Amino acid sequence: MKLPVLVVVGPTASGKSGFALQIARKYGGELICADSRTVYKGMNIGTAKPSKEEQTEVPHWGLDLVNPNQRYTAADFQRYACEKIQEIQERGNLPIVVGGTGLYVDGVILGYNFPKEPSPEERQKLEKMSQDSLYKYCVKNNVKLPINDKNKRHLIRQLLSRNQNSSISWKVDANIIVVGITTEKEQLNTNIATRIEQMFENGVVEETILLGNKYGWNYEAMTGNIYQIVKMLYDKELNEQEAVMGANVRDRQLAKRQMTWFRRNPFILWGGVSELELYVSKRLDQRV
RNA sequence: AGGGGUAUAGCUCAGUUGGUAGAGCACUGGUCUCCAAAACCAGGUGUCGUAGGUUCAAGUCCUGCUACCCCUG
Repeated sequence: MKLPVLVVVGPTASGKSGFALQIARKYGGELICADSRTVYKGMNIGTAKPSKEEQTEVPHWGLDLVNPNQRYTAADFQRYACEKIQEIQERGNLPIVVGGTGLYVDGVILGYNFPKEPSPEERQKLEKMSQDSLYKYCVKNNVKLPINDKNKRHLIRQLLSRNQNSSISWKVDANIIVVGITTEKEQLNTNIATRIEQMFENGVVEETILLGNKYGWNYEAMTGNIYQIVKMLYDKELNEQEAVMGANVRDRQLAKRQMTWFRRNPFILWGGVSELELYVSKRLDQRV
C-alpha cells in the first residue's frame, strides 16, 4: 500500500502555509512548496516565503531553487516534487505539498504527462514568434488551433505536442489527500491587504530594486504581482498609495484565477481550517 | 451675498443638430499539460443629483432646489 501524501491548495493569503505547518508538526511532515515564485532565490518578502524559523522547525522543499533570471518550468517542478515525495516517504515522514500554483500541483497529483518535445531549440524558436505569426503557422501547417488561440503559450503547446493528444486524466491516487482552504471573500481581501502592508513595512521595495538591478527587470520571475507594481513605483509611474492599492488589486485577481483553476478539480475537499484539520487527522490516523 | 462651472457605472470620464447611454480601469465568470503571481477569452453591473416644464420623444433644451468647485466681495 502506498504511503499517504497530503496536498493543501487554496488562493493566496488563505492560510495554506499555516495549516500545512500545523499538520507537519503533528504528523512529522515535510513541506513541498508548489509555488512558481518561491522557487526563486532572493524573492523572499514579496512572495511571503516561509521564514527561516519556520524552515528550521519543519523542513521545506521547493524554495530557492534557481535565480530569478533562470527558467524554471512546471515540468521541472514535477520532476523535483516527485523525487522529494519519495525521499520524504523513505525517511518515514509525511510529504505535504502546499501550493497556490495550480499547474504545479496538478502536474504532481494528476501525473501530467508533459509531452516530449522534439528539441528545446524548436520551443525557443516558437517563443520568439508573435501571436499572429504563431497563429498563421498553425493554420499553414494544419495544426488544430487551441480554444484560446490568442494566447501564445497555448499556440506553442499545440504546435509542439502535435499528435500527442494529452488530455487530462482527472484521476488522483487514493493515497493522495487533497484539501482546499475556503475563505470568505471579505476575509481573504483583508488578509491580502494586511499582508501587503507588511510586505511594504518589511522592505519589498528594497528587495525588488536589489533584484532588478542584479538580474534585470525583464525576467518572468519579476512579473509577479507585487514586483511588477514596485517596479512601477520605482519608475515613478505610481505613487506609494497607488502602489499599495495596485498590489491589492493584483493579488485579488490572482486569488480569483487560482480559484477558477482549482474549482474544476473534483478531488479537492474544501473546508475551513478546523474542519480540514479534523478530516486530515482522521484520514491519517486510519493508516497508523 | 453676487457671478461662473460641475453633477452620467464602484472610480475617472465620453455622450454629436433632442431618439431611454459607452470607454478605460475596477468587478464577475471562464480558458490553460513546460517561465502560470504568466498569458488570454467573455460579460455592462445605470432611478443620467433632485422636482417640475417644453416636446410624439429629454442624459441632451427651460425653471426651481440640493451638493461640490472656482472667481468677485
